[in-house]
Amino acid sequence: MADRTRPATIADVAARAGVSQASVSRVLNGKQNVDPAIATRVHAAVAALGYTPSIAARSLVHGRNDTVAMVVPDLENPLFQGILKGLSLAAAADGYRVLVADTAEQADEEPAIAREARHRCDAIVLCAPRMPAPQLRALAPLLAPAVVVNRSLDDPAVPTVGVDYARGMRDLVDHLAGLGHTRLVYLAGPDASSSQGERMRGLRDAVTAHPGVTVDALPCGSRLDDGHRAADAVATAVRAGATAVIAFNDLVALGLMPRLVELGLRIPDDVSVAGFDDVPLARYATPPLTSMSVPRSELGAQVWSRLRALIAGEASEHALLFRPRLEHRTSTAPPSEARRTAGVREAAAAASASAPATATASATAELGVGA
Amino acid sequence: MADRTRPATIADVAARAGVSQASVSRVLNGKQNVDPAIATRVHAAVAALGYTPSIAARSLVHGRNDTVAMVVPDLENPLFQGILKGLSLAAAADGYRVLVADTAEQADEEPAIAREARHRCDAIVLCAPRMPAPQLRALAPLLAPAVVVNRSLDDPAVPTVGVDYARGMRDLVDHLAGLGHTRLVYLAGPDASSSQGERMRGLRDAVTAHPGVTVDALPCGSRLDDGHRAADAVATAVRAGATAVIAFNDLVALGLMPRLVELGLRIPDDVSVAGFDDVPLARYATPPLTSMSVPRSELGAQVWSRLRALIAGEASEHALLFRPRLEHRTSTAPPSEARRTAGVREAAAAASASAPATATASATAELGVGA
DNA sequence: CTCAGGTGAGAAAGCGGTTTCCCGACGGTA
DNA sequence: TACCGTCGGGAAACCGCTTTCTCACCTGAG
Repeated sequence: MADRTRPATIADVAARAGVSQASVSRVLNGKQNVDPAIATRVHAAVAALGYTPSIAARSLVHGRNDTVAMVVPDLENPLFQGILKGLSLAAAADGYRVLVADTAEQADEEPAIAREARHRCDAIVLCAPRMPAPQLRALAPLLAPAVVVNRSLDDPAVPTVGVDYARGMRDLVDHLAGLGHTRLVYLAGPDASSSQGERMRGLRDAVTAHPGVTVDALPCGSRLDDGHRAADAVATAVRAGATAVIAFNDLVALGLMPRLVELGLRIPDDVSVAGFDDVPLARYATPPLTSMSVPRSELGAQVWSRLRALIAGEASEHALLFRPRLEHRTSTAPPSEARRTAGVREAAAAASASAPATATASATAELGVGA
Repeated sequence: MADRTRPATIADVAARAGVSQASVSRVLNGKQNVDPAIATRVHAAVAALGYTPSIAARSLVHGRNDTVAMVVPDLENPLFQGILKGLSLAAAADGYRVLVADTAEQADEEPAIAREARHRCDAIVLCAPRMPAPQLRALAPLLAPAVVVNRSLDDPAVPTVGVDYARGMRDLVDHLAGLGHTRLVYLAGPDASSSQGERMRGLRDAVTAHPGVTVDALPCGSRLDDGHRAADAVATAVRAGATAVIAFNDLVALGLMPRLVELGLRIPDDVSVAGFDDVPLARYATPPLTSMSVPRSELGAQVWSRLRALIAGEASEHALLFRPRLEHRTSTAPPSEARRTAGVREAAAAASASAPATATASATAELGVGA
């Protein structure tokens, strides 16, 4: 019977089996040939004592504990959840577990939290860290083995995995332009988010590629209520001639749409709306939301693949960037002819027509290049 | 400068400071008075070497590693995410981190995963385990210190924290009955989910309390697409006289609603829809979804409070059950007079009228008691 | 029959900390 | 001045395991 007071140690097993600790260890780890008779006695003792090797002791001698850390700005973000799930499952298949640390969007806490978490584990993944680039560049190598998600970083020791937001934005604008939209509104994410910068870059590229198209960036955020709050500004822009909205992500779009409808706008008749990430709910929104699909779980799996290589001491793989895939649903459609011509007319009289939008003008960025 | 090849150990620090390891340990842990001069030298050496105590070594000697495990059936479930976030934040405030393990809804894998995860940590929280009650009852004590979420268990050593689903369902039915609904449909969750059983119990109680009200249970599931797939059966039931639907959770409701609309039903005019959990998106659904609110983060915080007490060796607190709170939004409203009388008429002719619904009859449970 | 080579098991040395134990020094009191 | 109690720091034990080292024994070849 197992001793209930104190868990059995390898010494107990050795004593009971009448062999040395070394033999017990050898039997349990199968590292070396052992007399079958000894093996049998050891196994019997293990079973009788309910012995399980101490993880701590094993960690101490091995110098690793088969655990990796994942640091995220917000555990409630569907993107990070998907990555966490993918990572967790992939790592589990190799006998690793993952430790999570939520920084609650506190960029300045990140370094300390990351170091502490890394110190407990064999490796770490920094998920969309919010800290400034120089700080990240300085910190990342100290954390190795490490993988960074959704931030660019040209450190050969620290591979990155991410989403090509710029490309995704270009593709999304292509889609909207292809439908005939020329005046777009972009609801921008948090400044601290690096992917926000990437999206802006993509938008600029797209605007350059489509001479007739302009994009107005409105400050917004990354959450449902941010989108909801932005609806009035969007409605104003729409009345000023905009025919399509690109939201920072799906959450913003999903928060935005119902309010737009409340304000009397029809989607997509009066205004097309597109999101980013393709969260599971996007297809069930009203109307179903056009979005750029991001392979969340796959992202997590790829992170693990890199982490594992790093832990094994292999050279880090090349940076990986997933190209988002357009999921065209009914929230985007060609602008109605009436609105289209109206838009063109208003655009022509830009200076005066944009006056109503100046409520948000201070933070509004005009991305058009063909001014 | 820190030695880049091998992290500094306490021996290195001691040597550099010209003191014993014991003194270094004492300085660093402040357990005992030490000569300020020694403390200064130690701190200098620590800084110079970039020394950080090994977590593994410390764990070995202390017999704990300041980490707790959380085992969940599905990391993508918003409820579990909320709990994880709450737990993670609360635990972090006490210097603890949390390790996650996703069982991917494999009930039979749970015991092994739980034991393994527990073995790496100081304590464990089993989140809505899917395993059968007898198995859980046998396993839980072996895992102590442990806290179980969303499962009842009368083991004094293993506190539980959960949601009073039965009560929530009662309250929800009260709400619908108060609006004038008498024929309800319930979209049931997975059989393995214990909270599904609780919900059913609540429904039975409610039906008993409201003699005029009946509830038809349709098998469904717990995810968006489960709700979506169930729409046809719901529409059939509605045509047969039902005027309100209670979904297993918000995800199901959110998947259901757009499809109902596609099928030509208006919400809430033709049918009221209610969910459970009050996920953030519920308020932004079309129409905004009436739901029973569950304090996800608070749940996680309470779990931590119990876990911490257990780890400290204190007696376990009493089981805690949160009573869900009704969030009345526009997806539920009084049935239209026409439909109401129609419902009554059809109910009277129940035997023949329910014939169209027999497509799902095999798995349909009639909860009405006043037959 | 003897000896080199090989094999398997026990003893012991870590892994990197914490904590106990012990002793020397110091301060206070008689 | 002598003695005792207190305090602080060093040596060493210990946490529980893995792994090296060592040695006894067994086998096969000369």
